[in-house]
Amino acid sequence: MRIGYPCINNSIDGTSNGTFRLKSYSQERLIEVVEKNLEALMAIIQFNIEHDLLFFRIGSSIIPFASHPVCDLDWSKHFARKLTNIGDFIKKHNIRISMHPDQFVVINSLSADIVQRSVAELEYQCKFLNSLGLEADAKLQIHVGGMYGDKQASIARFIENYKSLSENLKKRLVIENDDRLYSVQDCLYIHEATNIPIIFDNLHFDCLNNHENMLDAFKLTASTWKENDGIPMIDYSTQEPDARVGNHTKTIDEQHFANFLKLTKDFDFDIMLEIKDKELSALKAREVMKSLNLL
DNA sequence: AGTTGTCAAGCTAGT
DNA sequence: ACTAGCTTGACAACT
Repeated sequence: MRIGYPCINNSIDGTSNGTFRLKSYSQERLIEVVEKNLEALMAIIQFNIEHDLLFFRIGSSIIPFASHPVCDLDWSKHFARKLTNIGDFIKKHNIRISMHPDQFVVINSLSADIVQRSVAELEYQCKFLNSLGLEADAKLQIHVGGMYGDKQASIARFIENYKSLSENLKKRLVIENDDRLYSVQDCLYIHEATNIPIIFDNLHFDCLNNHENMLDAFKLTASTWKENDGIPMIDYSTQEPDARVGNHTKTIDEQHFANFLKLTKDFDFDIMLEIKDKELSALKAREVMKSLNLL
Protein backbone atom coordinates (compact mmCIF):
# COMPACT_ATOMS: atom_id res chain seq x y z
CA MET A 1 0.00 0.00 0.00
CA ARG A 2 1.39 3.35 -1.09
CA ILE A 3 0.27 6.81 -0.06
CA GLY A 4 0.24 9.73 -2.46
CA TYR A 5 -1.03 13.18 -3.29
CA PRO A 6 -1.85 14.98 -6.51
CA CYS A 7 0.18 17.29 -8.69
CA ILE A 8 1.51 19.84 -6.21
CA ASN A 9 4.18 19.80 -3.53
CA ASN A 10 4.35 22.99 -1.50
CA SER A 11 7.47 21.96 0.42
CA ILE A 12 9.89 22.27 -2.46
CA ASP A 13 10.98 25.26 -4.50
CA GLY A 14 9.57 25.41 -7.99
CA THR A 15 6.54 23.80 -9.59
CA SER A 16 6.05 21.02 -12.08
CA ASN A 17 2.92 22.77 -13.34
CA GLY A 18 4.44 25.80 -14.98
CA THR A 19 2.68 27.06 -18.07
CA PHE A 20 2.16 30.22 -20.07
CA ARG A 21 -0.44 31.89 -22.26
CA LEU A 22 -1.26 30.53 -25.67
CA LYS A 23 -0.74 34.07 -26.95
CA SER A 24 2.90 33.93 -25.89
CA TYR A 25 3.57 30.50 -27.36
CA SER A 26 6.95 29.87 -28.90
CA GLN A 27 8.98 26.71 -29.11
CA GLU A 28 11.70 28.37 -27.03
CA ARG A 29 9.21 29.25 -24.32
CA LEU A 30 7.83 25.72 -24.32
CA ILE A 31 11.28 24.19 -23.98
CA GLU A 32 12.15 26.57 -21.17
CA VAL A 33 8.99 25.78 -19.19
CA VAL A 34 9.15 22.02 -19.74
CA GLU A 35 12.78 22.06 -18.65
CA LYS A 36 11.71 23.60 -15.33
CA ASN A 37 8.69 21.33 -14.96
CA LEU A 38 10.76 18.20 -15.37
CA GLU A 39 13.36 19.50 -12.96
CA ALA A 40 10.67 20.16 -10.37
CA LEU A 41 9.11 16.76 -11.02
CA MET A 42 12.45 15.14 -10.25
CA ALA A 43 12.71 17.19 -7.05
CA ILE A 44 9.21 16.14 -6.01
CA ILE A 45 9.95 12.47 -6.63
CA GLN A 46 13.12 12.91 -4.57
CA PHE A 47 11.15 14.50 -1.73
CA ASN A 48 8.58 11.72 -1.94
CA ILE A 49 11.21 9.00 -1.71
CA GLU A 50 12.77 10.68 1.31
CA HIS A 51 9.38 10.76 3.01
CA ASP A 52 8.22 7.37 1.82
CA LEU A 53 5.33 8.77 -0.20
CA LEU A 54 5.36 6.35 -3.09
CA PHE A 55 2.33 7.40 -5.12
CA PHE A 56 2.15 10.61 -7.13
CA ARG A 57 -0.17 12.19 -9.67
CA ILE A 58 1.58 14.20 -12.35
CA GLY A 59 -0.28 17.35 -13.45
CA SER A 60 -1.76 17.61 -16.94
CA SER A 61 0.30 20.65 -17.85
CA ILE A 62 3.69 18.98 -17.41
CA ILE A 63 4.05 19.60 -21.16
CA PRO A 64 1.90 22.70 -21.78
CA PHE A 65 -0.14 22.69 -25.01
CA ALA A 66 1.09 19.22 -25.87
CA SER A 67 -2.25 18.28 -27.47
CA HIS A 68 -2.87 21.70 -29.00
CA PRO A 69 -2.24 22.21 -32.75
CA VAL A 70 0.13 25.04 -31.90
CA CYS A 71 2.63 22.61 -30.37
CA ASP A 72 5.43 22.12 -32.87
CA LEU A 73 7.95 20.40 -30.63
CA ASP A 74 8.73 16.69 -30.66
CA TRP A 75 8.99 16.87 -26.89
CA SER A 76 9.39 13.16 -26.24
CA LYS A 77 12.46 13.20 -28.46
CA HIS A 78 13.80 16.55 -27.29
CA PHE A 79 13.58 15.55 -23.62
CA ALA A 80 14.17 11.83 -24.15
CA ARG A 81 17.17 11.58 -21.84
CA LYS A 82 15.59 13.57 -19.03
CA LEU A 83 12.34 11.62 -19.28
CA THR A 84 14.19 8.31 -19.19
CA ASN A 85 16.18 9.42 -16.16
CA ILE A 86 13.06 10.41 -14.27
CA GLY A 87 11.32 7.19 -15.28
CA ASP A 88 14.26 5.06 -14.19
CA PHE A 89 14.30 6.84 -10.84
CA ILE A 90 10.57 6.24 -10.43
CA LYS A 91 10.89 2.55 -11.26
CA LYS A 92 13.95 2.04 -9.11
CA HIS A 93 12.02 3.21 -6.07
CA ASN A 94 8.81 1.40 -6.97
CA ILE A 95 6.80 4.59 -7.18
CA ARG A 96 3.25 4.44 -8.56
CA ILE A 97 2.27 7.18 -10.99
CA SER A 98 -1.08 8.42 -12.24
CA MET A 99 -2.37 11.32 -14.27
CA HIS A 100 -5.85 12.83 -14.30
CA PRO A 101 -6.82 14.53 -17.56
CA ASP A 102 -9.01 17.46 -16.67
CA GLN A 103 -12.67 18.22 -17.15
CA PHE A 104 -12.30 19.06 -20.82
CA VAL A 105 -11.65 15.44 -21.66
CA VAL A 106 -15.09 14.01 -22.42
CA ILE A 107 -15.03 10.92 -24.55
CA ASN A 108 -18.81 10.51 -24.53
CA SER A 109 -19.47 14.04 -25.78
CA LEU A 110 -22.19 14.66 -28.36
CA SER A 111 -19.66 16.65 -30.35
CA ALA A 112 -17.27 14.62 -32.51
CA ASP A 113 -14.86 17.52 -32.30
CA ILE A 114 -14.73 17.42 -28.50
CA VAL A 115 -14.26 13.65 -28.59
CA GLN A 116 -11.40 14.04 -31.04
CA ARG A 117 -9.67 16.69 -28.92
CA SER A 118 -10.23 14.59 -25.82
CA VAL A 119 -8.56 11.61 -27.44
CA ALA A 120 -5.65 13.83 -28.49
CA GLU A 121 -5.21 14.93 -24.88
CA LEU A 122 -5.36 11.34 -23.64
CA GLU A 123 -2.82 10.28 -26.25
CA TYR A 124 -0.45 13.01 -25.08
CA GLN A 125 -0.69 12.00 -21.44
CA CYS A 126 -0.32 8.36 -22.36
CA LYS A 127 2.74 9.20 -24.42
CA PHE A 128 4.20 11.06 -21.47
CA LEU A 129 3.91 7.97 -19.27
CA ASN A 130 5.30 5.85 -22.11
CA SER A 131 8.23 8.25 -22.44
CA LEU A 132 9.05 7.69 -18.78
CA GLY A 133 9.19 4.00 -19.61
CA LEU A 134 6.45 3.14 -17.11
CA GLU A 135 4.47 -0.08 -17.28
CA ALA A 136 0.70 -0.39 -17.64
CA ASP A 137 0.24 0.11 -13.89
CA ALA A 138 0.75 3.87 -14.41
CA LYS A 139 -2.80 5.02 -15.07
CA LEU A 140 -4.81 7.80 -16.65
CA GLN A 141 -8.00 8.37 -14.69
CA ILE A 142 -11.03 10.08 -16.16
CA HIS A 143 -14.70 10.43 -15.38
CA VAL A 144 -17.32 8.86 -17.59
CA GLY A 145 -18.30 12.30 -18.89
CA GLY A 146 -21.51 14.21 -19.51
CA MET A 147 -25.07 12.91 -19.22
CA TYR A 148 -26.87 15.16 -21.73
CA GLY A 149 -30.26 14.29 -20.26
CA ASP A 150 -30.05 10.61 -21.24
CA LYS A 151 -27.83 8.47 -19.08
CA GLN A 152 -28.30 5.18 -20.93
CA ALA A 153 -27.47 6.74 -24.28
CA SER A 154 -24.48 8.55 -22.80
CA ILE A 155 -23.13 5.36 -21.25
CA ALA A 156 -23.62 3.57 -24.58
CA ARG A 157 -21.71 6.37 -26.31
CA PHE A 158 -18.87 6.03 -23.81
CA ILE A 159 -18.63 2.31 -24.52
CA GLU A 160 -18.72 2.82 -28.28
CA ASN A 161 -16.06 5.51 -28.24
CA TYR A 162 -13.92 3.56 -25.82
CA LYS A 163 -13.80 0.66 -28.24
CA SER A 164 -12.23 2.83 -30.92
CA LEU A 165 -9.37 4.03 -28.71
CA SER A 166 -5.83 2.81 -29.36
CA GLU A 167 -4.65 -0.28 -27.51
CA ASN A 168 -1.88 1.87 -26.13
CA LEU A 169 -4.44 4.09 -24.44
CA LYS A 170 -6.75 1.31 -23.28
CA LYS A 171 -3.83 -0.17 -21.37
CA ARG A 172 -3.72 2.90 -19.13
CA LEU A 173 -7.23 4.28 -19.03
CA VAL A 174 -9.36 3.83 -15.91
CA ILE A 175 -12.66 5.45 -14.86
CA GLU A 176 -13.59 6.91 -11.53
CA ASN A 177 -17.04 7.09 -9.94
CA ASP A 178 -18.03 10.75 -9.75
CA ASP A 179 -20.14 12.69 -7.25
CA ARG A 180 -23.14 13.71 -9.37
CA LEU A 181 -23.66 11.63 -12.51
CA TYR A 182 -22.02 8.22 -12.71
CA SER A 183 -22.01 6.00 -9.62
CA VAL A 184 -19.94 2.90 -8.88
CA GLN A 185 -22.81 0.84 -10.24
CA ASP A 186 -22.76 2.79 -13.52
CA CYS A 187 -18.99 2.32 -13.75
CA LEU A 188 -19.40 -1.41 -13.13
CA TYR A 189 -21.89 -1.59 -15.98
CA ILE A 190 -19.31 0.07 -18.25
CA HIS A 191 -16.64 -2.27 -16.94
CA GLU A 192 -18.75 -5.27 -17.95
CA ALA A 193 -18.79 -4.00 -21.53
CA THR A 194 -15.19 -2.82 -21.76
CA ASN A 195 -13.10 -4.41 -18.97
CA ILE A 196 -11.94 -0.92 -17.99
CA PRO A 197 -10.74 -0.83 -14.36
CA ILE A 198 -12.51 1.42 -11.86
CA ILE A 199 -10.93 3.80 -9.38
CA PHE A 200 -12.98 3.95 -6.21
CA ASP A 201 -13.46 7.46 -4.81
CA ASN A 202 -14.85 7.29 -1.28
CA LEU A 203 -16.03 10.91 -1.10
CA HIS A 204 -17.80 10.64 -4.43
CA PHE A 205 -19.34 7.41 -3.22
CA ASP A 206 -20.72 9.25 -0.18
CA CYS A 207 -22.22 11.88 -2.51
CA LEU A 208 -23.68 9.46 -5.06
CA ASN A 209 -24.42 5.76 -4.56
CA ASN A 210 -27.08 3.14 -4.98
CA HIS A 211 -27.54 2.49 -1.27
CA GLU A 212 -25.03 -0.32 -1.32
CA ASN A 213 -22.57 -0.87 1.48
CA MET A 214 -19.35 1.12 1.02
CA LEU A 215 -17.07 -1.85 1.51
CA ASP A 216 -19.07 -3.91 -0.99
CA ALA A 217 -18.74 -1.15 -3.58
CA PHE A 218 -15.04 -0.88 -2.84
CA LYS A 219 -14.54 -4.64 -3.25
CA LEU A 220 -16.36 -4.68 -6.58
CA THR A 221 -14.19 -1.90 -7.98
CA ALA A 222 -11.04 -3.58 -6.68
CA SER A 223 -11.94 -6.74 -8.59
CA THR A 224 -11.91 -4.81 -11.88
CA TRP A 225 -8.10 -4.42 -11.69
CA LYS A 226 -6.20 -7.19 -13.44
CA GLU A 227 -2.63 -8.37 -13.03
CA ASN A 228 -1.20 -5.96 -15.62
CA ASP A 229 -3.01 -2.98 -14.09
CA GLY A 230 -1.14 -3.25 -10.80
CA ILE A 231 -2.93 -3.15 -7.45
CA PRO A 232 -6.08 -0.96 -7.37
CA MET A 233 -5.78 2.79 -6.94
CA ILE A 234 -8.33 4.73 -4.95
CA ASP A 235 -9.00 8.41 -4.38
CA TYR A 236 -9.50 9.22 -0.74
CA SER A 237 -10.91 12.38 0.79
CA THR A 238 -13.54 13.59 3.20
CA GLN A 239 -16.04 16.40 3.10
CA GLU A 240 -14.87 19.84 4.25
CA PRO A 241 -17.03 20.63 7.32
CA ASP A 242 -19.69 23.31 6.74
CA ALA A 243 -18.87 23.58 3.05
CA ARG A 244 -20.86 22.65 -0.01
CA VAL A 245 -21.36 18.90 -0.43
CA GLY A 246 -18.45 17.34 -2.30
CA ASN A 247 -15.89 19.94 -1.25
CA HIS A 248 -12.61 18.34 -0.32
CA THR A 249 -11.30 18.87 3.15
CA LYS A 250 -8.34 21.18 3.75
CA THR A 251 -6.47 18.69 5.87
CA ILE A 252 -6.86 15.00 6.58
CA ASP A 253 -9.46 13.78 9.08
CA GLU A 254 -7.20 11.32 10.85
CA GLN A 255 -9.98 9.53 12.70
CA HIS A 256 -11.96 8.98 9.52
CA PHE A 257 -8.84 7.80 7.74
CA ALA A 258 -8.01 5.35 10.50
CA ASN A 259 -11.52 3.95 10.31
CA PHE A 260 -11.30 3.65 6.56
CA LEU A 261 -8.03 1.72 6.84
CA LYS A 262 -9.47 -0.62 9.43
CA LEU A 263 -12.47 -1.29 7.23
CA THR A 264 -10.35 -2.08 4.16
CA LYS A 265 -7.45 -3.76 5.96
CA ASP A 266 -7.79 -7.03 4.01
CA PHE A 267 -6.98 -5.35 0.70
CA ASP A 268 -3.81 -4.06 -0.88
CA PHE A 269 -4.26 -0.83 -2.85
CA ASP A 270 -2.67 2.57 -3.39
CA ILE A 271 -4.29 5.66 -1.88
CA MET A 272 -4.33 9.07 -3.53
CA LEU A 273 -5.22 11.71 -0.95
CA GLU A 274 -7.26 14.39 -2.65
CA ILE A 275 -6.74 16.84 0.13
CA LYS A 276 -5.86 20.47 -0.22
CA ASP A 277 -2.73 20.57 1.90
CA LYS A 278 -1.16 17.86 -0.23
CA GLU A 279 2.05 16.31 1.11
CA LEU A 280 1.36 17.49 4.66
CA SER A 281 -1.73 15.30 4.91
CA ALA A 282 0.13 12.49 3.17
CA LEU A 283 2.73 12.63 5.94
CA LYS A 284 -0.01 12.61 8.58
CA ALA A 285 -1.60 9.65 6.80
CA ARG A 286 1.63 7.72 7.18
CA GLU A 287 1.63 8.43 10.90
CA VAL A 288 -1.90 7.07 11.11
CA MET A 289 -0.79 3.92 9.30
CA LYS A 290 2.14 3.54 11.66
CA SER A 291 -0.14 3.84 14.68
CA LEU A 292 -2.26 1.03 13.24
CA ASN A 293 0.86 -1.08 12.59
CA LEU A 294 0.20 -1.04 8.89
CA LEU A 295 3.73 0.09 8.04
C1' DA B 1 6.19 43.76 -4.47
C1' DG B 2 1.58 43.03 -4.40
C1' DT B 3 -3.04 42.77 -6.67
C1' DT B 4 -6.21 41.22 -10.01
C1' DG B 5 -8.40 39.77 -14.37
C1' DT B 6 -7.75 36.05 -17.22
C1' DC B 7 -6.32 31.69 -19.01
C1' DA B 8 -7.26 26.01 -24.78
C1' DA B 9 -10.56 23.07 -23.80
C1' DG B 10 -16.87 20.90 -20.96
C1' DC B 11 -20.62 20.03 -18.26
C1' DT B 12 -23.95 20.31 -14.46
C1' DA B 13 -26.48 22.20 -10.79
C1' DG B 14 -27.37 25.99 -8.01
C1' DT B 15 -28.18 30.90 -7.76
C1' DA C 1 -28.22 34.39 -17.39
C1' DC C 2 -24.50 33.58 -14.73
C1' DT C 3 -21.13 31.01 -12.07
C1' DA C 4 -18.81 27.62 -8.80
C1' DG C 5 -16.81 23.45 -8.93
C1' DC C 6 -14.13 19.96 -10.86
C1' DT C 7 -7.62 17.28 -9.27
C1' DT C 8 -5.81 22.73 -8.99
C1' DG C 9 -3.29 27.84 -9.73
C1' DA C 10 -0.32 30.33 -12.44
C1' DC C 11 0.43 34.03 -15.84
C1' DA C 12 0.83 38.60 -17.07
C1' DA C 13 -0.46 43.15 -16.87
C1' DC C 14 -1.39 46.36 -13.86
C1' DT C 15 -0.79 49.45 -9.60
